[in-house]
Amino acid sequence: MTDKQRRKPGETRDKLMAAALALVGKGRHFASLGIREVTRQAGVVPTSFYRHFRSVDDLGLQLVDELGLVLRRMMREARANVLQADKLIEESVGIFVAHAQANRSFFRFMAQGLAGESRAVQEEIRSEMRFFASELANDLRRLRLMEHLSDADLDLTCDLVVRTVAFSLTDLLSISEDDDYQIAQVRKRTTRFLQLVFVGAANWNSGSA
Amino acid sequence: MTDKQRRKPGETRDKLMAAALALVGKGRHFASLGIREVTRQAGVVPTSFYRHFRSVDDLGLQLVDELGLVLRRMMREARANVLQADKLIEESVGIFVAHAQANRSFFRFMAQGLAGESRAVQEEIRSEMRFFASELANDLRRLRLMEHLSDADLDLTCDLVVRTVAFSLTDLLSISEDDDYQIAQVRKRTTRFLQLVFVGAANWNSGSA
DNA sequence: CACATTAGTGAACACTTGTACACATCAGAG
DNA sequence: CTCTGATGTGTACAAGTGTTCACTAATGTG
Repeated sequence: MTDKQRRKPGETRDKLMAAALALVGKGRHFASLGIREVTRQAGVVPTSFYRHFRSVDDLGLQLVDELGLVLRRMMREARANVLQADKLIEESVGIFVAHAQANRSFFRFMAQGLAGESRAVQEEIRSEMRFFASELANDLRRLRLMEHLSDADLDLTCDLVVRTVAFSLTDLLSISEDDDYQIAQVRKRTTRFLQLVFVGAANWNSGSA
Repeated sequence: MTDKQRRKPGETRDKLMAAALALVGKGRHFASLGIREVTRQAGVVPTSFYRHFRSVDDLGLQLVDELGLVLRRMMREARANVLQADKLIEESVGIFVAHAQANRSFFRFMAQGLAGESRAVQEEIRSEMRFFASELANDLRRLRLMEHLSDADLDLTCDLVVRTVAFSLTDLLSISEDDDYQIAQVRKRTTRFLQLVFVGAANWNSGSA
């Protein structure tokens, strides 16, 4: 009666996902969310939930898919904006931080999922990170950087880079959204971490391992 | 009536903490634990919980303290067993993996807490990691390693080392407890990560930043 | 020994939770 | 048009939740 008309298909589905994300953004942990809580936040009756998801974990899985899109957008922007090789690290970190700020809830969900209780979500996020690392390796190859490294060693390096950035994510999420000074600190520190890694990669002789 | 006699003081408290840890070890996320659930697992009546903790988060805080002890034990063993400098990394990683396996629930709790919903727990764990990094820096100074680095750069390096190991923790926890092959893989990969970092530190010239 | 304190118990409370069921409305296929 | 399936709503219920209360047994201190 009140407001029954069916809008665009999948609208309620989106509202539910957005609601879960909003709760996570408010500081809640995804693992502690309940169906009723999510539907309440979405302004939908609890029963509607089952029309789109079998459980909260299922919703989580679909959120990871959307997270993948966010990450790909970020990657695209990084590729388009990083021009000179000497500022490569600094600019990439800047873009990462900017995206993390713009999609705080998404990235918080990602950080939570890494040690979350749903094995499936965990594996999906891990897989996204692997993909990211392999794309980074491709880019470095294409830019003719780190050419002295074997494929395996380049993968190793890129994996470490992605992990380092991912960890910085937890730093970023633990500080206030608009504490520009601290944000800049994280950006600087992350940049130095990556420089350290790349100096290591540049001086890596594969025979040593 | 049934079994009222008071045993050693703090016994129920320990049972409650052990129960929470056991649930985490079974794959549950700490943020999703409830008071009744924990007391049930501990074999104690719900009311008893309030004699020792004000909330589940409070219990979490006390758990971090115990986690600190576990970490210090690990550090002591590492200091005692690492003899030759050339095997320093490999042996340290080995000791870390061994402890992580022996105290799986504790370390799982730590990994969860890093992106957990209790700001306080998060900050405590972060503080433990900082302490760990600073102790590592002390050790490296004492061993006359990395003497060309400024204090700030040494801190940077040690911080990155600790983060890298912490991230490996999530790898370790995501694989089966007794999949020896995969465990060895994680150990090898982590070792290489750290070697990469230290090669970077060895070739780091502080003027570049 | 007496006594205040501490640490345990069970019953009760007002809510919240997940899920099932029957029903209403809409979109599109025949 | 009618029929069908998808998507929405309200009601209902049993089970689980956090917390309070009054009560009891053991402990250590004076």
